[in-house]
Amino acid sequence: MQVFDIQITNDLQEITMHGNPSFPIGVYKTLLSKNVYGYVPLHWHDEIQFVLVLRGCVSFSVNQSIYYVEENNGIFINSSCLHSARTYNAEDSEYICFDINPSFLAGSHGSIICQKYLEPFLKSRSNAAITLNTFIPWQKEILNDLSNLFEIYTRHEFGFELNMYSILLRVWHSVITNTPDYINEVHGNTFTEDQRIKNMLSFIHQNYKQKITLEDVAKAANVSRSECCRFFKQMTKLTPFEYIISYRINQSILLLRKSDLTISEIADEVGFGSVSYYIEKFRKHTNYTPKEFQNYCITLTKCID
DNA sequence: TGGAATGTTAACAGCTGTCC
DNA sequence: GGACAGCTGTTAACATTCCA
Repeated sequence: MQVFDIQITNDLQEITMHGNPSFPIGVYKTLLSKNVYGYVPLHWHDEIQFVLVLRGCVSFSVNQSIYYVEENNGIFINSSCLHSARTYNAEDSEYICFDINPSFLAGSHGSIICQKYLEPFLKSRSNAAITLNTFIPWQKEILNDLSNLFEIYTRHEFGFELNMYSILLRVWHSVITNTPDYINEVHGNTFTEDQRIKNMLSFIHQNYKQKITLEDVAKAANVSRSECCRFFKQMTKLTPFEYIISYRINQSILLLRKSDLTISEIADEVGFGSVSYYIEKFRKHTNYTPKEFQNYCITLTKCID
């Protein structure tokens, strides 16, 4: 299943249900160019995520760090970690992705599996992400397992859920036994950092239609203006205003595709003070003017019809 | 007490509104 | 659409506070 767009709340939590309550695993094959933005925007979810890159090179941003994952390699992304994915070079990239609700691995709530082998790891921010490389034996095994999981899921033969469950338990055992230094730092400062960046992003997402000052964003996280810039860039690799502009342009792309509003109405709707500034920034981000992009979308819709 | 985190300040760059 | 002035954001250097 290709993901074209992900639905997220104001604090960037993805609200998509992965799988269903009785089998809470989402399995996706993603071609990055087919996403509505051309990349997977910043978001987080409670599910843990395993990715196997099939083609190209993908740069994953997870919390403060960037990970470049090449063809046949992969990455594990921990529960509740902010992440995004972009193709690294001009070449398009494709990967398969497993979003797994931790409760599926935990069994009953309060079980020894949950208490000893799952929750401490999920709360551990030193393991926000683990790259999986073919030249490390235990990681190569996981990559092979991910490939098998995709095959099993695609075939949907009788008993495939049991088969996937047993493989996932083996994968999880391999992950936790090869990263043993997480237990003691469960309640570190990074929890505060997570909350702080979520407050900033939530404020931006709730107020992007209006004028936002750096002072406002800083206040949302109870820090000074300069600390706001420093911290925001550390977490997202963007300055607050680079992020705000990027977010406004992404929102305007949705309006250009789905509404009959004029360019000046859309500029106003997403919080740009002037149309000329909106056009300038849009062109810088997409190499198109908003009008060219809108016409392109109309042509594309007619072709599909 | 020293290192890390955070605040203050100032210089510079970029944004925005206004006028033509 | 271009020029311009005022405002705001970014960043670096240094100061202060916090905490192990």
